[in-house]
Amino acid sequence: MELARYLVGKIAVHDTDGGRLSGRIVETEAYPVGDSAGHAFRGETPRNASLFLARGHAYVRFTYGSSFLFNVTSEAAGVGAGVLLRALEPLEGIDLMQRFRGGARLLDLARGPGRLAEAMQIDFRQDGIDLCAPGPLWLATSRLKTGVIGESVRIGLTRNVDRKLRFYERGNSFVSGPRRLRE
DNA sequence: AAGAAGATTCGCT
DNA sequence: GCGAATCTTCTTA
Repeated sequence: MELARYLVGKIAVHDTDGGRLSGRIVETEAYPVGDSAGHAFRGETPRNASLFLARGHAYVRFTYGSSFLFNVTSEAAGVGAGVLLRALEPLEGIDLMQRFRGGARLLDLARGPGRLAEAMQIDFRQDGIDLCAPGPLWLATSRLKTGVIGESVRIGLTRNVDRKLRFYERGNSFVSGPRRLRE
């Protein structure tokens, strides 16, 4: 949960064969230990194994038949908790992202977790890699100033809906969700 | 082995 | 703004 707040304003970078893709994280959601909405809630399975890695690893999940979800693990090894990256403000490789996203408008390139993963070319190949170690995919701090961070309930869940575990940069147009959840 | 649910997206009204 | 599409993964028989 602290990590979720910390990640807002940081930069996600992915070096692909086609070039570098990067974007500023503007929206996250925390899925802490014991959260019944979290993918780790029912214990470790082959698919969520990387969620039980130490803090700072990637956990990639496929859902709803067409979307990848990109998470960062948040706890010690064996615990099982993470932070979902829900939206990015594209910085580098925007032309590439537009190609992957079928020519979507700049605003819609990475506004939403599934879109973000598609724009950043995140899939199972990135599952389980260490985001703090040198490699094709990592997280970086930014010189850019981070705005005021707001918090709200999480989006799109059917369980544990009431907890305020979503963090976002207030007023940023690249944040997903209805307007009242962006201000 | 089959069924149900899901951290979504897109298109149409 | 609403409803359908889509398929992976877990649960239950």
